[in-house]
Amino acid sequence: MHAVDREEHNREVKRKILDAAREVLLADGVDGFSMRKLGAKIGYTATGIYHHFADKQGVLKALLDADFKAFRAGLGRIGKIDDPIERLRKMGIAYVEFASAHQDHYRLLFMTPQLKQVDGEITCGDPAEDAYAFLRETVTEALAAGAFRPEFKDADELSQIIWGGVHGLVSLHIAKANDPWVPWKPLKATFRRMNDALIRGLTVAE
Amino acid sequence: MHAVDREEHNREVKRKILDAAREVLLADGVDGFSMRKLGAKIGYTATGIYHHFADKQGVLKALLDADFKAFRAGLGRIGKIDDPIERLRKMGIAYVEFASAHQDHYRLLFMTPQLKQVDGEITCGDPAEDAYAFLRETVTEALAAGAFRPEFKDADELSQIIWGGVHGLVSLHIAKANDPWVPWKPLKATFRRMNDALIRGLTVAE
DNA sequence: TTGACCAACCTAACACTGTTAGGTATCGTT
DNA sequence: AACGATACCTAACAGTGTTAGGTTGGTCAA
Repeated sequence: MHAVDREEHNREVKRKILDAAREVLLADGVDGFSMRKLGAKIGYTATGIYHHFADKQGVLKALLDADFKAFRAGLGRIGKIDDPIERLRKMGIAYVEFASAHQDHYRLLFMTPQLKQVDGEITCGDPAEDAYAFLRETVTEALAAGAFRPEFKDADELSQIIWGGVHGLVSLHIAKANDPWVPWKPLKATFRRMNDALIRGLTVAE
Repeated sequence: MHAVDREEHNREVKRKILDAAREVLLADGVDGFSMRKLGAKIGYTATGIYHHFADKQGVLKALLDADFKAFRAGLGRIGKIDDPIERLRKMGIAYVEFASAHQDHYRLLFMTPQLKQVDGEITCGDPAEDAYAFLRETVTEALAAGAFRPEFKDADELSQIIWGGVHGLVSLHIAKANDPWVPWKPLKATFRRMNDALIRGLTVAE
């Protein structure tokens, strides 16, 4: 009977840890994120956290999973658009919007190697993996509709080209935002024009 | 008279440090790079290095500058191609080749925020800055030749779109190379097709 | 030649980091 | 009421970048 209370409590603590982690990440950035700081934020020592998460990467992975899942859900809403090419265009824009709103999340997710799998949890599928699958699915649909130029036949190749295009501008902005020697144009506007250009170059003129 | 010997010696030591740094970086990656390890490689303690470089970032910046300068020189050789659009295409390919040959360098240069300026040295201009300027220059030339679609008028915007496209695929490959859930297509081939598509989307059909 | 200086290194230490071993107290169950 | 697990703790290890302060030896002016 009261065993459920304990489970309840653990869920609550886990949630509190993730909330604190989000705060620390936002306040101190990826590099300033430490287990001791995280623990202090909820009145724990650093080691206390290890009872709820395997290690530092486990915490971060869980946080990223949770938050990226929201983005993935947002992508789903786009799924209603009929024209797959138009859907791709909108997906790109949503992607950029998510990335620039959660720069530290994005940096950890897509600009840092070796954020290894956390296999303890239920994990219910990596949301990033799922997002790639969603992109690939849309590409496949567009492929079937004959929307792409005839030299493009491979869904993975196309997906990676499109993903690469989106990711490039975003990650450069995140990494090099403060470099004085590049006069950055507004990210979203620039991306929209790049997106259009890339899609135009991939598809057949109608 | 002997003062030059000392200068000579310091230059020599500095060179040895950078050589060792290159080795450590290649062997242990960015994360495994430590001052103590670097010192040990040339029979110094970690602190000994601080007599030749301001701090860890200073060492890395100097190493990156030196090695990236070679790439920049390679870009210069491309400068001979007459058609600016064709030159852009070749520059992209050279960029990808450099990046995939020096992944750790690339990661530090373009995927890591805040590799702050080292202002002590002669620095003779950031080679990365110079590379961007070189790209911009070529774009300006193509712009003047009327090669781009009429809606593209801004050299910085165009430069950033092109740079973003190149950088995207490369950096995704570096960051997510070992992710099992994305069946990576060969980088160089995929890039070539993306490059073509993007250029096609940016330029007027001839 | 001697005295002073200064460059180039060193050791020791500080304040951090992630992580583990092992102790303690509280709580649910029997 | 006694047991045992759970949820936390303290202490410690091995590592990090960096600084303060010492030591040694070569350079240079008197």
